[in-house]
Amino acid sequence: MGDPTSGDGQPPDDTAADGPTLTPKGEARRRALLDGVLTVLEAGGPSAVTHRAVARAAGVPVSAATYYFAGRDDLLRAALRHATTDWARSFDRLERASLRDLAETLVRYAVTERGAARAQYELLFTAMRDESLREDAELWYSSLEHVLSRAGVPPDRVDVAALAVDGLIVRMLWRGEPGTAAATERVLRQVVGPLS
Amino acid sequence: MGDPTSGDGQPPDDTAADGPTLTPKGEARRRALLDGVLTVLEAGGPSAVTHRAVARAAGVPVSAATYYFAGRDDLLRAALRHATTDWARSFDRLERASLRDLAETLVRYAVTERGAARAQYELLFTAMRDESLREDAELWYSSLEHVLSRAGVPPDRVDVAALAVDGLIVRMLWRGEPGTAAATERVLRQVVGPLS
DNA sequence: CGTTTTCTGGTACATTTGTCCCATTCGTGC
DNA sequence: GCACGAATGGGACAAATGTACCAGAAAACG
Repeated sequence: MGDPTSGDGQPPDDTAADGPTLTPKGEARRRALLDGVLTVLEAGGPSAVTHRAVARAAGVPVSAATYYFAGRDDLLRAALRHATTDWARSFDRLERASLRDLAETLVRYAVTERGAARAQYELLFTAMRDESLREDAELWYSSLEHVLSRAGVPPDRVDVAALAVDGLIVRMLWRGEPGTAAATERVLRQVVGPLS
Repeated sequence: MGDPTSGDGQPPDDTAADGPTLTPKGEARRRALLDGVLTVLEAGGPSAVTHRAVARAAGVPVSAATYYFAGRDDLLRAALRHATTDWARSFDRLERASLRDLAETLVRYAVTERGAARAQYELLFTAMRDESLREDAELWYSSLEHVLSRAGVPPDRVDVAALAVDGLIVRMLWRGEPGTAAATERVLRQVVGPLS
């Protein structure tokens, strides 16, 4: 630790949060690793997420995984954060959302990209056990509530509607059904209640 | 395979389904192992479910795990089946259910025994990837729909209500809230819709 | 009683895993 | 050009894992 005769193999800084300040180009590799986690998760479940499997999926050597992420925990942590913020952003992008827009996004999320969505939900469940991931998970749920309220759901119904949409997502992940935006919108209208 | 000079160490038969025909007393050990899976799952997540950890949690030697279950897969399979049928039964026991009864069961399920319930849901998600577990998972969801319909939810609303209750359960698992039967019943009434 | 089957618990071993280490290459400043 | 830190990739190794084996205890059954 006090003898830097040569490169000591440690990602320079990257303290905590969201600062990509110190990785100009290898940031792509980081992202590839994170996507690799989802790929592996999708194919083999949580217990298949190993340094080696993730590295193989990302097409990088094993040591890259330990270079960018201190340990398996950091890897999973970062993958959850990556996946949830990604999707939360895509919800937030629906500024003045209609139920139709929301339905389209849901179908894209839970049917078209089913594998990734399943993986994210699996991570979400994992986060139940880890207090330090609570925050990221809440982000997901709160952005769901926000998009519903922007879609015209009255305030005193938003949380109940969010429950139902969450359940709807889980069902879509299970059965791939409803599989079209039109059908999803129909269910959404039932779910959201008399008003809209 | 053709030289039984002594005991060959294999659980006699137990073909498929639910026949405890061949294990008079060591059945308790089987159950202990299955509970051990939930315990480990609760504490350390799916990737912590190893033969050794489960055996330690159940207070039995490692070889017992391999004696009663051919491999890790069978162990997980059986644990899911065990957990879901257990809870499905407890729903089915509510013959002429009121929403209040259902609320009480939900609170007992998702708050009091939160750890076990989380573990079961984690297994449920695992089952998404394994076609052969589909059946057991469907049992869970269909018994949820049945109890709702017995509670007076009109037929054309049952599936939407089931969605919402599923979402409600997930939220209870996350936040431990609503945490009382009364509060849960109130949410249920909103969720189930105008009729009841 | 004896015998046969179920069950026990300890051990052994090949494989996979996380993680560290180091020599080499790449990229960007002077 | 050169030098220096960031990034790479391959190898090594201790620890943990799945699983098989086997000698003996317990129980079931005649």
